[in-house]
Amino acid sequence: MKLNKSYFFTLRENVKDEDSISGNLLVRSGMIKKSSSGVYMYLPLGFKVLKKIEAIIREEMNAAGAQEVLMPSLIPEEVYIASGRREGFGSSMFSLKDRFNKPFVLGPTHEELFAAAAAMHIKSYKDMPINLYQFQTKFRDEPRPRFGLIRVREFIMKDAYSFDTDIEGLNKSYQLMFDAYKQSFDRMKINYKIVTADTGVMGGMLSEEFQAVTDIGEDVLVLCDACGFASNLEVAACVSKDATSNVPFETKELVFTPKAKTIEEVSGFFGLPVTQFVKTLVYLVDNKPVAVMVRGDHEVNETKVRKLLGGSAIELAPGAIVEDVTGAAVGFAGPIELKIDVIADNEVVRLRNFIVGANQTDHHFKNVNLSDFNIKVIGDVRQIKDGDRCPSCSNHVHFKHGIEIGNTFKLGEKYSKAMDLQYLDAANQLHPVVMGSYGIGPGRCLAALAEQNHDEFGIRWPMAVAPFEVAIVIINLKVDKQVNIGEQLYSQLREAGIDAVLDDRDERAGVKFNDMDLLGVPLRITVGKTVDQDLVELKIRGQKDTKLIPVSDVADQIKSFIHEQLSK
RNA sequence: CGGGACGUAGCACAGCUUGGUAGUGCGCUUGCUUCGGGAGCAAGAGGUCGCAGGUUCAAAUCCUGUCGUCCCGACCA
Repeated sequence: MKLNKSYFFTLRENVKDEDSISGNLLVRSGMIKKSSSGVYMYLPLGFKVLKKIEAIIREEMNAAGAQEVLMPSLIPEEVYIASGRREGFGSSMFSLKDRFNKPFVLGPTHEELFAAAAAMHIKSYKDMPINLYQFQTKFRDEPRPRFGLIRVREFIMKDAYSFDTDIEGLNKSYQLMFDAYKQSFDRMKINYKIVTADTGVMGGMLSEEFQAVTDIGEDVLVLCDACGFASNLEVAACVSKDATSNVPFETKELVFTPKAKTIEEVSGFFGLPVTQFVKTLVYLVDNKPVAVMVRGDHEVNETKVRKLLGGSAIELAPGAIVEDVTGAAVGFAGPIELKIDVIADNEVVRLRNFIVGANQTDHHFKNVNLSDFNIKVIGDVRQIKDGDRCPSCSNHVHFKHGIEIGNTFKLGEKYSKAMDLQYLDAANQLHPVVMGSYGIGPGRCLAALAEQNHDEFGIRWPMAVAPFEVAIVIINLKVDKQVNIGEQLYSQLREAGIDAVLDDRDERAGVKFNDMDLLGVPLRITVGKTVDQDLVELKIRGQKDTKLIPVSDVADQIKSFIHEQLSK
């Protein structure tokens, strides 16, 4: 591409409506632009990077034996009603009606249609395994889009679906996809972790996430450097580290604690560490109130509570319900004589003589012990903390943020049952097909790469996804020899299959250098004064030094450098 | 959905308190000079001040409504 007559522009300043580094860099380098909240235009160079990311994923999917298809975005609402997910997605689905008033939705994910497509082909066990995938636009009406391309309402997703006769087959298909994903992200040079996660609305038995490690991701990753343990915070197990207390039991005592509601206030009132207190929180699990007890310095993990109770929805109870259940103002809930089920965290049952709310406004009980109240369930319901013991070794975990760039699910029979996707086995018996689903967000990969690879000058794309592999910058357009050599190198590199851009714009050198740096082109050939000695300059993005090389050596050196980068 | 902020030229902003000719920097156009890390000088183009009402002789400025964008929270695959 020659820049002079191309659609390409850069901005010198950050824009107001981007809140992330990657969003701003991508907008400033003219690659994307926000169209409305959570909806983006991909401009020529951003689209080019996106296509390179897609190409890598497509190659790996095809190599794993998956077949590409394209499903519609416009889908009759009844398809999601059939699977029971119309309600599950709720208002995060864009919905509309056609001229005959028939309800449609814009697809947020496509398990249902792929199951239907599979059903057209799969009749017998001999028709499996099969894996279908697509690159297609998804629509999700997010409550709060943010971070540039990271949380958006319209985005392209590569989604794949595997169909097998049994769990064993699913495990094999899953492994194939899992390896293809690793291969794809490795080729893009994304710094990522694979973590176990909650299956959420998708359902099924296993979910693993590919999380790009950054400072701004919306997910919190729990990592252990010693053993490589990695988990999403929402499911990270806690191991108990404190020994059970063995101080003598004391008798519980009601204490007047005016104006002390929060744990900090109560702790200050008693002059005791927060670990000696137990918080009691009222949750609604499938609209039924339950009380959850965790130690004062711990936080409740709602996902764990929901799973422990086998519920499908959990939310913190509104104040009115808390007051109704406890008979006291919010902030004084406690387990003693409480009429709803009490769930206690593992750490709580190790305590002796602790302090809890008294279910009486402005009162707490001190010296409370387990014999003073009834516990329905004991389990791991707290959030792991930075510095806690690693669940799989004896070291300590630390937290990082993550951008979910890929996700793999072992779905099982949920959708095949809902969509009547069955096959005949060798004994002529009908069985539901066993499904897996696998998603990658190419736009998130693009954003994550910009987030992970940038400096004060702009983006530093890895070679495999860079908008161009090399930029040829002509310093002075009025010097014929510079123009001629620039043009000559440009065609020579292109003939060699190298993705080169020729910066032949009538701009000052500084402008071109800065633009190429902002855009993040990994290599730069500068054609300037030194052409008199038939020399040009080679510069690697991110390195300070340049080196002079003969014009005749350019193609070979560039070629071998790119080859080296791509094979690393 | 709750709380908060902001909408003025392509971009970033000032002006609003105290109503009276719409401004600055970058970008853009033309000319001259310059030409290896975001040039200088000069002359220009470009804005129904988000939109709709209202108050007023007069509204970017005051009032009401509305739409949009962003932030914090809730939510989230």
